[in-house]
Amino acid sequence: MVTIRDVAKASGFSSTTVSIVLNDAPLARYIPPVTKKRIERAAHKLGYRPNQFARSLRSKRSHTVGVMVFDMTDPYCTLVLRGIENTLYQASYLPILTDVHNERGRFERYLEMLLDRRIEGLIVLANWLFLDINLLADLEKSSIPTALIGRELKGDSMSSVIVDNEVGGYAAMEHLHSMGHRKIAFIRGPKALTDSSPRWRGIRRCAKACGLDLDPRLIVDLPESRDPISSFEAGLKLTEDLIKRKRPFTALLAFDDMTAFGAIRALTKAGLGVPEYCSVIGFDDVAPSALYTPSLTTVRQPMEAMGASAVGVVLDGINAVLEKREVAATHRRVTPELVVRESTRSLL
Amino acid sequence: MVTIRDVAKASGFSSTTVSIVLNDAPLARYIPPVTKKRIERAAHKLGYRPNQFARSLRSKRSHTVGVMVFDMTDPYCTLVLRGIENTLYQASYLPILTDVHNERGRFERYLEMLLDRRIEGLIVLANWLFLDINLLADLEKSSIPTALIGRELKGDSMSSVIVDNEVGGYAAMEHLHSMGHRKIAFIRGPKALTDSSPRWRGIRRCAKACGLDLDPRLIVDLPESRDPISSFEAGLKLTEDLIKRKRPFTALLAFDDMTAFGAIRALTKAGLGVPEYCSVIGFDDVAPSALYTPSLTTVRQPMEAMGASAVGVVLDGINAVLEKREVAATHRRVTPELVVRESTRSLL
DNA sequence: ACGCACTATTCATACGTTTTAATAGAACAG
DNA sequence: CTGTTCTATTAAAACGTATGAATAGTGCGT
Repeated sequence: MVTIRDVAKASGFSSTTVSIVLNDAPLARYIPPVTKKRIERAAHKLGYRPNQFARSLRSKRSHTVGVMVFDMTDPYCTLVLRGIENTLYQASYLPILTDVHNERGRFERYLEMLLDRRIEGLIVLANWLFLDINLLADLEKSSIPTALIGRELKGDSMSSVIVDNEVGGYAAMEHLHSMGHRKIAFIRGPKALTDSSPRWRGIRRCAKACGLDLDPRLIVDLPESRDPISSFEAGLKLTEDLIKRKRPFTALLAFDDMTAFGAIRALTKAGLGVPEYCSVIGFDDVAPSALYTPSLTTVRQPMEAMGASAVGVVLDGINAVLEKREVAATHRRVTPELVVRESTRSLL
Repeated sequence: MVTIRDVAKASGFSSTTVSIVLNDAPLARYIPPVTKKRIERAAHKLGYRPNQFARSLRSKRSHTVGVMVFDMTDPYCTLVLRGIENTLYQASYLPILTDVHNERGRFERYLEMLLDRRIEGLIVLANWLFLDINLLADLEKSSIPTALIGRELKGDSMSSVIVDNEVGGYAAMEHLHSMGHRKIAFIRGPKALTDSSPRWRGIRRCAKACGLDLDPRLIVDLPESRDPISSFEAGLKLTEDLIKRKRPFTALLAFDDMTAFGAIRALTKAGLGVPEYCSVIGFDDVAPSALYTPSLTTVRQPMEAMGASAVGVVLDGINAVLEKREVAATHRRVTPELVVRESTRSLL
């Protein structure tokens, strides 16, 4: 391994000068171009690469951001991760990826490991998480800029980026109503998930605005569960139940895309083709939704942008820390977008 | 920040002794239990956490493994990543995740960054990659234990974990044949993808064993492309072409699941229900396959196991390096498994 | 009484940077 | 000609750890 001292020797200057030149430190303005050239040439010739360990030890910076996911297999993650990765890349940071598997112990262990590595920021993808309060306690005191995606926490210790669920719920409902659907079944999200209630609120608000009464016999709830697969299965099961009730409906509004997939399966099995006999709308626009047959009408969360946004917030936080500025947590709420595809059809 | 010296002071011993005790170094056998207790207590009381930068600088170890993906959005990645993450976790390593976006420049930049971080091992997820030769040149000389997933490279510089494509192709074909299908359409993989030819070989081998002639007018090829979405679209397009040929077929064997999804879309659009009028079989068993309607019969790559296996190989390599052993590259070939679901039906 | 092996602990150094403070000459103002 | 400022460079210290060599005491065999 070639060290800075080797470059110093080779160029005929001291390691101090080499460091100053190669990092373009403030003092570099006093160093004549010819010296710089010589040093740079020597460094290049030797193939010098600064030792990041030493550099980090000295500067206390890791240029690393921790990314904590609660369940990688959730297709929701993929695009968000892409957004995170891409934005970090532009800023020359590297992500350390951890998957908590929705287990408390794993969360704690990983958090320790990340803190030990002196991550400069942390991004938590808390989409499908039944987060309890104590969890954040550890995080609070770490004073590392942190952004939560998919969940908002009161207070100004942690930033967040979430989708406007109420607007999304409203949009989904409005879409169905505008296509003439009046008998609509609903699969609501589990209570413990923070997304559930605002989405439902949006739906109700829209219904009221349209003068539509929601039939309580067509409303069911997803059970509390911990993974996306079971969300599919629950969607399947609940839709079968709905069908059995013999209470006809022409459209079904599912809590999310996974649930919608389950619903489509159940409807198809029962001979109720989608969208001929029943329209289905989801929420999220995960990658498979576009590929499904029929392709799924849904409310898109701009996931890549949300990942990018979270990184932005965290990077700002990092800079604030570096400049010893205080900075309050940011809470961003992005607007979802209705994506009309094949799974809904107009009755008009 | 509390350092080892603070612990030394607090416990009344030297930092050397503290280090020895806390790391359970060889010399620790000469240190009486009472001393150990005192040191451990002091460390715990102060909340001492060793500085990883210093530790790494000294020991030249990072306890970090680089993971390089060529396209995160490929659903193939998800489970493999899960397997990688999980196995690394057990070994107390942390992954740095990089997504190359199938761009050469990005590959090079990321590789440099990873090497600068002194990753101890590297795992490359080269599933959907049109890998050129020069690429490995950089890697060769780095002498970092490396495992390729989804692609085999001759020589003993880089390990690999791949699925047995020929066996998989054979299994898919055999399944269709055993269900009575004789008129079978094929969408083959792009030539540049190393998976393509052995899969096709397996198919042909099976056909020959069954005494079945393949109709060249029912064989089409995926174009060379760089992402999974276009693979869906190509599947859709090519299947439409096949249908237009008015050359009836009762089953379609797709190169992979994405292609199969496209095919199902085309068939359904043409009024050829799957599996009533045409069976479809894919390859990979990506997550959405089980959720599709109809759920997709496919040849499963044990992706999680492959990720785990790659980590195993790399970890072995790391240990070999530590013990200055030479170790030849390992080439693992795992067996795929037929997963029968709803998209294929028997004609018998 | 001597040398040796074992136990218990510590000193001092090295890992490779970055930065502070210092040195010294040159230019320049008064 | 003195003092100040600017230019060009460097010596030395510090970041926090791990470890090889050193110290010193103890027990023991001969």
